[in-house]
Amino acid sequence: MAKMIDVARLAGVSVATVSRVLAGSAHVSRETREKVLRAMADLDYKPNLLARNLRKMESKTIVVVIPDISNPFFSDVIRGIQHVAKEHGYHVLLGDTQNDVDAEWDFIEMIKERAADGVILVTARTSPEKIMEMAQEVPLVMACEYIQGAELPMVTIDNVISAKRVVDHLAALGHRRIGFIAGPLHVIISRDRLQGFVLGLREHGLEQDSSLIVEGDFSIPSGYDQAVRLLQLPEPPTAIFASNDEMAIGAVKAVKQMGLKVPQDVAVVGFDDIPMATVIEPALTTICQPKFEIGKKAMEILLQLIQQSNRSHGHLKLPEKLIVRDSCGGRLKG
Amino acid sequence: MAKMIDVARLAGVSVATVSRVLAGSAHVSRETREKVLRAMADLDYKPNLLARNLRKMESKTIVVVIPDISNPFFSDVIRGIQHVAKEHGYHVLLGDTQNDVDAEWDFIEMIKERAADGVILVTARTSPEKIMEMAQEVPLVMACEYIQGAELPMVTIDNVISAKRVVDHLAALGHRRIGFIAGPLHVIISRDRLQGFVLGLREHGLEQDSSLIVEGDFSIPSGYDQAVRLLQLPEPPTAIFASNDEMAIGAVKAVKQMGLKVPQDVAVVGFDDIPMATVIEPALTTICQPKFEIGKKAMEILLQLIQQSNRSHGHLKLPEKLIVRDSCGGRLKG
DNA sequence: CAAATAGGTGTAATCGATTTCAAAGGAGTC
DNA sequence: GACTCCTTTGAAATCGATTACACCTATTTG
Repeated sequence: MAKMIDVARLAGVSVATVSRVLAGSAHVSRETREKVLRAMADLDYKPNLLARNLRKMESKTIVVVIPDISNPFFSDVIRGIQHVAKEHGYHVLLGDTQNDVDAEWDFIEMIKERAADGVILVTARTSPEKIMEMAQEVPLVMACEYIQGAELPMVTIDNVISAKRVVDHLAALGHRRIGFIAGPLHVIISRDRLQGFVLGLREHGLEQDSSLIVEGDFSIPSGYDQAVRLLQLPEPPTAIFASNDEMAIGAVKAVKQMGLKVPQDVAVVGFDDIPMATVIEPALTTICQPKFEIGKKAMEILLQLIQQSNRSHGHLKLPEKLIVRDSCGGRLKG
Repeated sequence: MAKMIDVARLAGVSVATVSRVLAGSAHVSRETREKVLRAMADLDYKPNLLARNLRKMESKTIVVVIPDISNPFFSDVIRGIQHVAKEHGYHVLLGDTQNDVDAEWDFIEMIKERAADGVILVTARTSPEKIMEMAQEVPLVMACEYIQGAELPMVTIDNVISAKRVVDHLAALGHRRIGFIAGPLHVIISRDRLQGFVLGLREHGLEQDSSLIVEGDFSIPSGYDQAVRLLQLPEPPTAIFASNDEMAIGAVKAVKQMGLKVPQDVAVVGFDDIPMATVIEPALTTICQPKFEIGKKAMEILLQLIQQSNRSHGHLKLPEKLIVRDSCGGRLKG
């Protein structure tokens, strides 16, 4: 493998000049530049990034920490991140934690070893305090998840408003008793969605029956189980709003299994708009997070952070979209 | 950030000794080792990987090139790769090509820049010749996809045998007219599955009607369209075997839309066993590739390749599994 | 015409680790 | 006591780029 000094010798110049040509910048005469470029081509020269990285003390790599790549929700976020990363010559290291807190921490530590220049957290199992502390020392951006009141860059949607919009929609369709399957309530976005739900009920003057609010764990089976609980109430709801699409899919299964029809007997709404939402029957009405955009934005902010570490960024909220499909009858009736 | 020389000074030894302690190896007295370890702890010393990598001329990083991370099929493969990578101190760089041939090539080139020590291709849009040529120069393993007759390490299942097993199953259930939706036939694994299908027909003495063989592009809509074509034949098949789960899901939709029932009127079988296969109704009978295992094995072979580049590896075929669910009635009848 | 300025280039230091080579010290052997 | 051998340690070279600094030439300016 040819190195810079070989190019320099062949072109009859010094390594400094070769480096200058490589950097594109600075003062190099057209003549010299061409000589050097020809020599590089002749030798099929590729700069050694290991050497460059050491000298510049950067890795041109960022880590994306996600709880589970199998979850389709994250792939679009990653694509958004990679899109911007590529444009700026950055590589993306995959930090799949498999929901393991220690693994999460290991990936963040990589920055201290200079294996990465920054990190995007698309999860937050580690304690908020530790994350906030870490954000002081290394370029760190949170995406999708966030920490309440934290002074670090975060890119999400407004989960409260989004959930409220779902209630608006259901209320407009004439639903008065709406069941809510919350996500695990120790997660902030679950609490936000619950809050938006309650806010919506209040605003539309709908019943606030605490037996209509149940808690799942974001999985399909838990959606199924909790929907069964709701449907077995003495006065079952006419609509079920699940805090993510997986649980909504479970809920649809439960409704069907009890001999009822979606959306005629029970309307179902999800949250996130994963690919499966369009495949199941009926296709799921849901909130679509701008996943790709979130990834892009998070990466853009991270780049700013890497370039000048003092810039202050707060909580950025991107607009979500209500996607009306077939599972709550909105498209048919309205 | 403390560096090695700081540790050395604090411990009253030379950097060589610190490095030896770090490497864990060699001859260092217990006393000295403890002094050094204490100094490292006191200073919260983290070795600078950039420097180490340059000196050792390795990046401890591998690239996984995949056509599209949104495709759930790949996430398990990646998880398998990462599992082994992590055990051996390697990082995994994400090479999502978005089905772009040039991007595929860019990622492979990263090895020449020493940004990665090896590459696992979970796709193969680039020409076979170029890949084989590249495999001479850099550690490269193919997973899931392969090149016929190539002398490079490849980890896949046996697509011919797998497809034949599906026909075995359908024949055992009494089906005589079986429709086949092939994948794009310029892809080798599509041709293999077709070959296995034909082999199965022949072995069981079933009709070989060329109008029963159609070609899709692995997408849900194409599965739908091709299934419609099959069902509109004067003598429609009683079973449809799609070359992947997405197309099978499209086929199920088509069957339902034509007022027929799965599996009573038409049995449907898929291939790959993606997560969605268990969610749709009826749950899909399909071939389950050992995705995680494929990833693990591919990474293990890559590590051997990196450590001693001369070892010769051929085409490794891992066992697949036929997963019988509800979409072909096998579970109910048999 | 001398001085200042700017462009173009080379020399050598530098990034922070690993590793070769040599040497010091101690134990064991005859 | 002289020799070898082994363990432990340090000094210095090394990996391949980037870049601060110095230098030379040519042009502009007062």
